Amino acid sequence: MDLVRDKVAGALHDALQQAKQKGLLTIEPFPIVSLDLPKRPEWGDLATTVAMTLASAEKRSPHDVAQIILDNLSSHTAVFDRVEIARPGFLNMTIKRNLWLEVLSEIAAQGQAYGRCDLGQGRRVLVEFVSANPTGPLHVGHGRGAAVGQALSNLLRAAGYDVVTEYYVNDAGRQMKLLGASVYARYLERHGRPVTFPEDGYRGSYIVQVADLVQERLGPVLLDLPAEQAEERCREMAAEHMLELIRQDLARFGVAFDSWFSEASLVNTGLVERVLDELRTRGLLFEEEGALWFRSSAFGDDKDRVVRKREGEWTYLASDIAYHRDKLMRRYDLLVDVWGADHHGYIGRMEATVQAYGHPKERLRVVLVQMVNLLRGGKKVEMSKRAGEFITMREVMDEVGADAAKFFFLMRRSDSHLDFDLDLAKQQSAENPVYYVQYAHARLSSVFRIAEERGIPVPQPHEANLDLLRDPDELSLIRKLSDYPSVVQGSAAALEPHRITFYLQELAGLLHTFYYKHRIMPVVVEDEPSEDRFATAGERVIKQRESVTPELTAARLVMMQQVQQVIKNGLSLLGISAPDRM
RNA sequence: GCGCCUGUAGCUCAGUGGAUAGAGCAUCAGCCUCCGGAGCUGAGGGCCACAGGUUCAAAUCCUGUCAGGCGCACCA
Repeated sequence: MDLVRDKVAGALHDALQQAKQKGLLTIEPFPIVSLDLPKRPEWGDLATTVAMTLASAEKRSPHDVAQIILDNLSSHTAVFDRVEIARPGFLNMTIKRNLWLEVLSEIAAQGQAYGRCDLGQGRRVLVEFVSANPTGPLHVGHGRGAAVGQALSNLLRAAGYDVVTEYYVNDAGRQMKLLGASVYARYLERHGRPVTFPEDGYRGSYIVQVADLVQERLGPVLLDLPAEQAEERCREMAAEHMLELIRQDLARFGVAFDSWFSEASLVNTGLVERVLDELRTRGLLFEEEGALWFRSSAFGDDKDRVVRKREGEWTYLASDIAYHRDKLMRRYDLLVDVWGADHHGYIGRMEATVQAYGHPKERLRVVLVQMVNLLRGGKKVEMSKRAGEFITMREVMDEVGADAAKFFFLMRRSDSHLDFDLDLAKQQSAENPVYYVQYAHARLSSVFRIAEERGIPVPQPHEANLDLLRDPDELSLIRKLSDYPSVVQGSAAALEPHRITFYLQELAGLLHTFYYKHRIMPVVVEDEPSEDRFATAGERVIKQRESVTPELTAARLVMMQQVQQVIKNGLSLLGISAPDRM
């Protein structure tokens, strides 16, 4: 919680406590005091609905309850300028300006740490994301998953969690076999051998490239091997190659993982069998029609699920159960899985798994990432995975850059469809929200550069007379800065990084408005216009003539430094750079 | 047929049970002798899909209906 909210909540808490002691209110149980930002300026800086929520239990009108709270609040003159009761029973509070100004010192003192909180209390959380099969290059959807996963990890870390990121590599099973077979087929084609391409094989052009690579490294030796062995060689080389490409793409995107976890390692070490034995001894597995089933319906899943097929092969679910069991054994307090939305049917299964091992289902939180529609020239770019025609993450990065891509991926709630306008993302103007926010940061860097050139010092908060900051535009900026820690906390708690993008756009907007209407440093040359040609231009006259004293410049520079700090902190949560020049 | 998600301004979307529902884009009307115009100001635009219910209070919670998306494999 932020500085101002903290004090206000404390004051309200005291008032309620006092009223209770005096027997004016029973207050049982003690309510959570909500603090909302009112929509209209005349409703003050903060509002609480606590009187209305208490009213029915107290058997009094909301207004009466509000009055009692107000009466017991009067001692807190250091916090409130004015507290008013509004219609049903809102308490509208106007906060002392001094308290708002303290926010600036707070930010200056905390710097990069401003916005962090202890929501997580050091609890260990594993964030698993991307986890794309190494059967091809990452596509746009994976890019969104990467952006969301990274932002979530940063957010949780800022909220006091001990975060580890992990990529689960699906390097076992049918898809990998198909990959090997597809590459082998292209390899044979290259040598003019007759082939029938595998029915569900991978048809992308990158498969041909892998086949070329195989040829380059091994030459024609595979032609003499039995098909099965040759395919396996192809599979190994292809998997290795693909994973390397994926790593490179992610690195260029600025996303690194603490850990890469191989599915094959689960199968090969026999962990899958051991883990399932554990379930069997607890009566959670049963055989039917020759297959082995997991009784997931006992834990709220729609139906039971097969873990071993009649032919004796493990299903994908089996290794996923083992994988999640392994994560739980690694003693994480919270598992966050970022999945493509088309996997949503899987949630019930995994929740059942977590519960089957004796954990509450809340220990697993699945964040679904919806599809991305790419738009170019206002038209949807068609993609077909089957034909191997899809826009890769690399292409998007090449076209718009990693920063813009991340910002766009994080502009919407992750579980809603995203229209990604490639033309807009490249555009360098106010219509492009990425530039809008980054520009605010660069603009301030420029201000500080010019201050330096002119020999104007940028003071520490205690060196400036912050009391000079009293313009409404200044106060709305400061209030916004003050709100930042609450936004971070809410965003982390809800696992919704898009809230940060919205916040940053709002903050940048306030900065740009302020910047246009006011001056930070005095005009260098005060040329008197010979005739007052701006006399009719309304607002502009104000700006032209706003005289800025050195003291006001100092105060505003302090404020601007904190604005810049918060923009930087926010962008860094999103994994986006905060440029000094653009 | 069953399940999950989504229906909010022309478009894309925010909106932690609270007051007269917001933003960006688009449209229209304006603004550069000035620290970066990559910017700013203003206007119009809404039966929050529909119908019930819970509540002092519903876009928000519940039920139903309609529409869209996605799942419903001994695929991954």
